[in-house]
Amino acid sequence: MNSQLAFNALGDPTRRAIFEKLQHRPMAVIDIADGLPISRPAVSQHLKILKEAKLITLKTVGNNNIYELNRDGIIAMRNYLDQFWDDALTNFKALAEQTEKEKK
Amino acid sequence: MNSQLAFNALGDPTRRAIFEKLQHRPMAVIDIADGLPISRPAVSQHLKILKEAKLITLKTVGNNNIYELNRDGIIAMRNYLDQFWDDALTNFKALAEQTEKEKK
DNA sequence: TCTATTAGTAAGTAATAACTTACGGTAAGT
DNA sequence: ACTTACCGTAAGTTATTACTTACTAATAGA
Repeated sequence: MNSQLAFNALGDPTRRAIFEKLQHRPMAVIDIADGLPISRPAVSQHLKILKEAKLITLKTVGNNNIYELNRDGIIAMRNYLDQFWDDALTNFKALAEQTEKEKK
Repeated sequence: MNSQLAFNALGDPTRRAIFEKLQHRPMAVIDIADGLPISRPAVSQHLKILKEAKLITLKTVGNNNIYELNRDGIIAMRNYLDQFWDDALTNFKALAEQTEKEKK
């Protein structure tokens, strides 16, 4: 429904990079940070935002926090875009018919 | 394919507001700006970003620049998310099989 | 032709967001 | 118990980006 947070979250290139890393497999924070040009705490901050946007989830195993993709958030965004375009089409069609009438 | 610009563009709440305004009907800049809490030039700047992201197009009619949604950009984002999740599933399945093998 | 309307760009400022370092807390291993 | 490894949060700084005002250009209409 409210995919506002998700769009905000994926608006940042670094968060998209993290998101795409998790596409390969669930990962601990330290592994996510590895290779990225920013510090581990910065990664943690990004993860928090992605989590709040319901794009990822977290499970704790020992003292590793394993993050993985969350289907719900991804599907929500997809649905938003689908619905968005559907509604737009409906509106445009109604608009076309109305201006057609006004010609007469 | 490259929906990077699109995700950046829709990362901003104001641009999403503009985007959703255009869902109702194509609109001139002045109409888009009307009701928004920012100046018209600011709106122009946002429109430029949305246009470069291929989320909207523009046609000039006399003095008016009429902006409207661009299906291509919207579909591109949708496809990205679809493909993204598909690939994730494939990866996770392969991963599960591999760790299954390693148990033996 | 003169004026009003529409809109994009430039330059500088204000607001926001991303980052770093420092710290504390918990779990695992010796 | 002590040390090491992993991680999140806080506070402050830096960098980005969103915004305003001022300007210019083009079309429409009187």
